[in-house]
Amino acid sequence: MARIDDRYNAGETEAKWQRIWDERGCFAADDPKGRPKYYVLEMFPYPSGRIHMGHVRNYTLGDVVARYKRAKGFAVLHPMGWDAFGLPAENAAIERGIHPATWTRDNIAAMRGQLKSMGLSYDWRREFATCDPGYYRHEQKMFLDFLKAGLVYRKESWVNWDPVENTVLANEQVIDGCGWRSGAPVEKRLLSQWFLKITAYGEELLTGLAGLERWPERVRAMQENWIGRSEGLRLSWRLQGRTDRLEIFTTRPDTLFGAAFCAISPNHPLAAELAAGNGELAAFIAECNRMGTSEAVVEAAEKKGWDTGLSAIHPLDPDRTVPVYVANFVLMEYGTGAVFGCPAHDQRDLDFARKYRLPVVPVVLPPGGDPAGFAIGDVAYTETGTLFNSAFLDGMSVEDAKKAAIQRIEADGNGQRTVNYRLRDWGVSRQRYWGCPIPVIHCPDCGVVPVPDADLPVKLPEDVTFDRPGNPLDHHPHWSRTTCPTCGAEARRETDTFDTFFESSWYFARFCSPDREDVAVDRAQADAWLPVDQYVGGIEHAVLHLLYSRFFTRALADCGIVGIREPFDGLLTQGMVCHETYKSEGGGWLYPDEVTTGADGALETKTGRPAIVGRSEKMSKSKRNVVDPAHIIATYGADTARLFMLSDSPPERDLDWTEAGIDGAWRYVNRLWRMVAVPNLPLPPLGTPMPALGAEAEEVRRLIHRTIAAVGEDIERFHFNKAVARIRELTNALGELKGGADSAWVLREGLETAVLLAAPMMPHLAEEMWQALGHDTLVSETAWPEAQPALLVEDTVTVAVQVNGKLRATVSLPKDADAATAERIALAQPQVGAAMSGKPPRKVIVVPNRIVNVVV
RNA sequence: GCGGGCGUGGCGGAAUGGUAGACGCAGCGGACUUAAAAUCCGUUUCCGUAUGGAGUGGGGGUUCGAGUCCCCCCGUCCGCACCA
Repeated sequence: MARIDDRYNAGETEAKWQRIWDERGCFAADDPKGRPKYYVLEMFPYPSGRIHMGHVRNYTLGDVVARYKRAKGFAVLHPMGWDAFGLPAENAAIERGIHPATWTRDNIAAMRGQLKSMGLSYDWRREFATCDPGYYRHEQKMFLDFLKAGLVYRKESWVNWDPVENTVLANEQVIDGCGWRSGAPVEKRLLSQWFLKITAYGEELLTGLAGLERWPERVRAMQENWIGRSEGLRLSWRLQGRTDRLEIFTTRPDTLFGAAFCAISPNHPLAAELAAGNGELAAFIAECNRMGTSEAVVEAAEKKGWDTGLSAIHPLDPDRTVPVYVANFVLMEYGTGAVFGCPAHDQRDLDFARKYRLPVVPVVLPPGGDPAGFAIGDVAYTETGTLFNSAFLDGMSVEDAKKAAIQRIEADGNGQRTVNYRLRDWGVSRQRYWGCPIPVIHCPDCGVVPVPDADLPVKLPEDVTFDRPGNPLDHHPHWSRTTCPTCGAEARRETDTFDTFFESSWYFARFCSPDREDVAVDRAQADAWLPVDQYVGGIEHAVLHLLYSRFFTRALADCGIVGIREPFDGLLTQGMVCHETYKSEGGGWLYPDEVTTGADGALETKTGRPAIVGRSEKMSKSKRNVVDPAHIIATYGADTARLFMLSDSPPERDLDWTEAGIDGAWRYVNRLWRMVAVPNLPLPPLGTPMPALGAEAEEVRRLIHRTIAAVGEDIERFHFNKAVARIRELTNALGELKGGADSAWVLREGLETAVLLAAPMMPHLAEEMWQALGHDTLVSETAWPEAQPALLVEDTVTVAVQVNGKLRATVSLPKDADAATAERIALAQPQVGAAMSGKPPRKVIVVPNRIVNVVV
C-alpha cells in the first residue's frame, strides 16, 4: 500500500495555496516606489464561457514571467480582465433568448473560476470587463477627444457588408471575400461611417517597428506589409476634349515613355460619370462590382477593360495620346484609383495590352541587351536596366530615370513625388447592439453633435429585443430619441457601436488605474507602469489588435492622456495548441476521449471499430480535437497542466497535446513531491551549517549553482523548455546522491533550490514542498536564489581532442591549462597517436578549456 | 508573385563556429509484485560482431574545425496579394 504522503494530492493542495495567496494579497501590485517595475500582460480573453488550452498556454507563459520577475525583486503588474463586447453574446441572445449582458456576466464568472484554479498570480483587484459603463464611458470620451484633435471623421464609403451578421466588416475581417466569422460572401454597400485616422500615423507606425527589438521578426514584417509604404509619383494627364485631368499614381515614372494606356477603377468618379450616359459601361461596372471581393481567387484569371473612347495626353510628350480604359483590376481604394499601363515592364499591364492589342514598347534594356533586338514576349521585364526609347531618359539607370522623370513632371507642374500607403483609415462603426455606443447625436439642424462630457456615458439600454435581423438599437422604441445638446431640437442618437477592437486598443493602460471614475487613465500611475514590458498572446493578432493598439497609444499621447507612444516593449507570440484528429468509419469527427489507442491502433471506444487518425491540427470545436482544461486540471492539477505547457516545445512553436505528454508531466510532479516526502537521504534540519563536503557532494553542489544560473537565463530568454530540462537534470542528480551528512546537506540545498527554480512553473507544488522542507515562509514571497560565482568555475575541464577535425579522445585538464600542456597531453593519447598514423603534426590548434585540434 | 519562419534520432526538441542528439516521450531489457499499476535500474541516431565508419533536407564554399557563417537548390508552413 502506498504511503499516505508519497502521493501528491493536487486538488486539495492547489486550493489551499490559492486561498493563502489570496488572503495574503501576494500578487497585489502597488506603487513601484523606487523598485524597478515590470508590467507583464497576457491578451485578455473574450468571455466565451470556458477556457481552452490556448488560454492555458498563454496564461501559463505570462505567469512564469510574472512570478520570476517578482522573485527577482521587481514590482510586478500582472492584471486580467475581459474583452466583453462582441457578437457571440448577441448570437446567444438570438439563439437562446439570453440577454447578452447576462450571458456575458455568467461566462465571466465561470471563466474567472477556471482561471483561478490555474493558480495565476494576477492582481485580481484590477479586474474589469469592457462592457461595464465604467470602462466604456472613457472610450466614448476618447472618441470625442480624437474628434477634437481631428483624428476622427465621418464619410460615405463603400463598406464590406456581411449579409449573415447584418453588419459592416473591417477590411481585415474579410478573408478571401468572405466574412471572417460567418464565412458568407461579403457584399459592397455605401454607408455613412465613422473613421479613425490611423493613416495620419502610417509613417510613424512603420518607422516605429524598427525600435521594437523584442518583437518577433515576422510580426514586424506583417505590419510593415500591412502598412505597405511605397514611394512614387502622383501625376495628372490631360484628357483630350475635357477640362478635367486624370490623376494617377505610379512607382515606375521611369517607364512613362512605354505607356500604352491609362486605366481607371470601375468605382472611379469618371467611370460613374461616363456610365450615366452609357448602359453598356454601367453594366460592365456592375459586373466588376459583383466580381469584386467575393471571388478573389477566381478573378485572378482575367483582366477585363472597357474602352471609354477618351484619350489621355502624355505628360512628357504632348504629341502622344493613349486610350483610357475602365479596368476591373484597378482598385479605387489604392492610390488615386487610376493607373497608367506600361506593358513591357509590368506583367498585369502586358496581359491587358495583349488582350486589347495595345502596343508594347520596351523602355528598359536589360544589362548587356541589344536595343535593336530586344522585344517583349509573354513575360514583362521587371528587372533593372538602362533606359532607351525614352527621349531625355535614354541611357540612365532605372533609379536615375525615376528621379529625372519626377523632376521633370514636378517642374512642369503636372504632379509631384509622393508616398502612398496600403494602410487605410480604420472604419469603426458597427451596426450592432453589444458594443460601445458611439457618443454622437444627429440633429436635423446642427448636423452631427458630440454628446457633452457631462452626459457620458451613453449607456446601452438593457431592454432590447432580438427577434428581428439588424441592430436592436434601431428597433428600440425610444432609446435613440433625444434632444440636440446645441439647439434643443428633437434629435436622434447614433445607433452604431464601436468595432470591438476599440476596447482592446487601450485596456492595457486602464489596468494602471482601473478604479478611476473621472479619468480613463491616472497619469501618474500610467507613467509609473507603462509601457507593458512583456506582452504575451497569439500570432493571430499580429496585425489588427497590435497595430490598432500602437495607433491608439499615439493618439492618446497626442491628446495628453498617456506619456508613451509604443504600448508593448516586448512581445511573445505563442504557438497554437494542437491535437491529433480522429474520424469514425462513418466520417464524423470524434473527440479524443471517444478513441482508445492500443496495440491494434486507434479504435472508437463505443463501437470497437477502427478510428481514422488524422494529422495534428489546431484544437478546434469543429474538428472535435479538443481537450478540456477543466477536466485536465481536475484530474492532474494545474501544476501538471502548466508544466506540460512549458516543457516540451519552445513557446513560439506549436505544441502537440498528447496523453503521454501530460502523463509525463504528472509523473514528474509526483516525483518531485516524493523527493521531499520520502527523501533518499535523511535531510538535516533547516539552517544546518554546511559541513565539509566530499567530492561527490561538492560536484552536485556545483551543479546546483550552475542550474541556478542557467535557469535564470533560460527564463529571461523564454526558453522555458530548457529551464524545465535543467531542473530535471538537477533533480536527477539529487536523486542519485548517496553518502553521509555532507551529501544530505547538499540534498537539502538542492531540493530547496529546485523548489525555488520550479516555483514560477509549478507554484502550488513549490509551496507545498517548501513547507514540507520546514519553511514557514511562502515561496511566492521568497527571492530568486543566487548562484555563487565560485561554484560556477570548474577547476578541471574536459577538453575534446580532434585529429583533422575528427574527435579522437577527450582529456581532463586543469582549467586554463596553457596551450603547451594541453598539446602535450593531447598528443600523448593513444587514440590520437593511432589516428595520426605516424605522421608529424603540421599544426596544433588549442582553444583553452575547449578543444585541441591536431592537423597532420 | 512578394515577405517571413521552419527543416537535427521512431517522436517533441538541445547544442556563445569547438565532444551533435541535453531533457523528455515512446521502445527494448531487467528489478520489485501472486499479478497488474506505480516505482526503480539499464539501454536506445544509423551501419557494423568489433577496431571503426556515416550522420543535422540536397549541392557547393569559407575555416584547423560548420547543425551554426556565405552562395545555389528542394521541401514545408504562415502572412499578404490585380497595391500600380
